[in-house]
Amino acid sequence: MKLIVTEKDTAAKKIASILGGNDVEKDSFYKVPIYRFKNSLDGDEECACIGLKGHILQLEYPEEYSDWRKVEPRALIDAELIKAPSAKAVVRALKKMAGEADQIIIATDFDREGELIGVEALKQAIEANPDLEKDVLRARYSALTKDEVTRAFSELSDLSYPLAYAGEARQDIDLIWGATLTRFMSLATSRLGNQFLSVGRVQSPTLALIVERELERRAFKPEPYWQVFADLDSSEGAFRARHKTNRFKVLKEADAALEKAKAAGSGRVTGVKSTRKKIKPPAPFNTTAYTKAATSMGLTAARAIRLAEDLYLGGFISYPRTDNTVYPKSLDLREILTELSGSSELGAAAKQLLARDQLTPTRGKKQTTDHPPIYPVGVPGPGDLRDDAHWKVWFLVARRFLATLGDEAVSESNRLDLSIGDEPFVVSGSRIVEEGWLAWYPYSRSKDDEVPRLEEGAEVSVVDVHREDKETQPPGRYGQGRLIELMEQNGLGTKATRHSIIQNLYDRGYIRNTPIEPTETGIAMIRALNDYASLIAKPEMTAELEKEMSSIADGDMTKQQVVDRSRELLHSAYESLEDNKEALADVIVKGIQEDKVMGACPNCGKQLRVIRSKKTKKRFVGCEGYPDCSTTYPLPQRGMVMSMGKQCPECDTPMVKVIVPRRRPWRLCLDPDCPTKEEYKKKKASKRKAS
DNA sequence: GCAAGGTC
Repeated sequence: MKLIVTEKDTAAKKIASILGGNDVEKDSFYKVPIYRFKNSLDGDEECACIGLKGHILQLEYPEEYSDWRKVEPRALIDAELIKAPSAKAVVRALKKMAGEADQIIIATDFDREGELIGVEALKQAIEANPDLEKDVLRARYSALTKDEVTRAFSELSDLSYPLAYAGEARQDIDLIWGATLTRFMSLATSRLGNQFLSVGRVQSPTLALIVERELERRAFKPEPYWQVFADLDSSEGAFRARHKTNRFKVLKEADAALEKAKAAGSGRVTGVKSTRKKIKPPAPFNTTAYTKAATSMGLTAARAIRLAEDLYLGGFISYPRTDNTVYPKSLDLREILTELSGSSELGAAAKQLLARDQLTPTRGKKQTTDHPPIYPVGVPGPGDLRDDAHWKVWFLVARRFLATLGDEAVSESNRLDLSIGDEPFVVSGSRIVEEGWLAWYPYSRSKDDEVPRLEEGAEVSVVDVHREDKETQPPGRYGQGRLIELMEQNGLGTKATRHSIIQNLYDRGYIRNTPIEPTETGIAMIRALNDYASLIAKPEMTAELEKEMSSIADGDMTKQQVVDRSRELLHSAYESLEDNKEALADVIVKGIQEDKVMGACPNCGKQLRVIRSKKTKKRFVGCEGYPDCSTTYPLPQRGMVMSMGKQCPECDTPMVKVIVPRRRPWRLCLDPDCPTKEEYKKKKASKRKAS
């Protein structure tokens, strides 16, 4: 029997159905599905296909390093690392199947982690059946289409151990740096237990991006400027024009222009300009582009990913974790359109495209072998999707697919130049004159703004001229979609992990709110790392690691060399941290203290802080004016409490946010007797009665 | 109780 191992169950199922046709028998061991079939392309050879759950082993330190207090973090740098089974049922099922097999075909994803997952699985299989070592093959496919899978299985090759070892180097380096520095920081600041302060190759530079932006905002000095607008009337109706000097830096000049225009009473058009511009249809969706589009519709990144996963598992969209922005040749675009033509909303568009002799999809800049870009694979029926959010996301993916096959749109920019009392004014706007792909993909479309169709020399009368007083704005905070895009540009994280890295920063109390702002703890952590171990807080560490991984994959370096060199770098970073332990702990502890300030005391105006009672060990909010002011408020005892920086509109006490892992975060004001809590109290009381 | 990478 030939054993085929894929990275996930859906791939196993699909491959079995492609190679086995209608005679696939479903079996299972330890609740892990197995697909048995006879491969008609291969002399009716008996095959079994098993799907893993991604990595099935977990890298860890041996038992004797587990007590944080007893082990000096430095010792983790050169400690031995072990790999233990993490997906135990899968490992058991795999071993069981390996016992029956005489050949093994590794058919995990066609990327670096896929190679590593394959090698990990192979090792487990060989443990169960040493004879298998003699007959190992690798199938590499970049789409789960019939053509591509049959091609891959007719051109089986060998596993690339160097590529897998490159992945192992990454695993080792991530754990060594992460564990050593996380423990060092946590111990230095006495943040043990579930309050530990984490540090990592991806999370720390990501946090640094957020902190840098916040510090720019804090350093920003707003400058006043003034704009002058004229409300005008004409033969084409009323409209508003703006003074050609968009921003007056000197108030007097703005007022002088305003007075002149006002006094004039009328003006005339001095120029009319119209230009046309083509707007190219967008590239196919990869995970980053999808996430950015979905977050701009108001979803959080984690939710957007979750929704896409649901649709994928439901059979409505293709695999959502991909870097690729170029449809592979084996992807049958017409077949997808035929499927879409069954949709009541999009069917017409799909049929329109099907009627064409040739389809020319757009191509993005990234072309990879992992998976195709994200496209719709099925049209959900009325009751198929759980809620509106799922529908929104399915339409986004389906419309994007149509858009990538659509025609260019054309926009027209119009501009009127006016002279009012010798002062130059302008009106400008643009509108879509040929919809092209925009008809199917309305998300990025900006509203048409019409410019009155006046001709040069036309008279306008002045209804009113006014001034608006404004200030230059600091650079904006990042939204989650923008941050994911920045992470990709900086090489931080992967398509499958970026959203969870951001979620981690929230859960650890390093960042809050959306758009994202760092907490004082987060800012302090980056300050400390920048000062004493700057490598870990910069994207360059990842860039360097990528280069070295390529060297390992190409056979120019060994994993041992790369990991050892990284260990040396960490030793020197560790020295610097150890030498400055007190100063650095001071910075971070100050940040943590600042995050404990929940706002101003409504009774005396001093700061309210989260305090832990020495007697009862319980936490509460108390006034720093104690004992002069004895204001206190109770707090939930579990989860993280954060200031929201505002007061309750009802009771005027500060509002806080409580974040408990695996629960939806909630907001509340400090006053337990606030009228906003009546409802909640009633519910609780009736629940108590019921039980 | 550490990371980041897979996948559910």
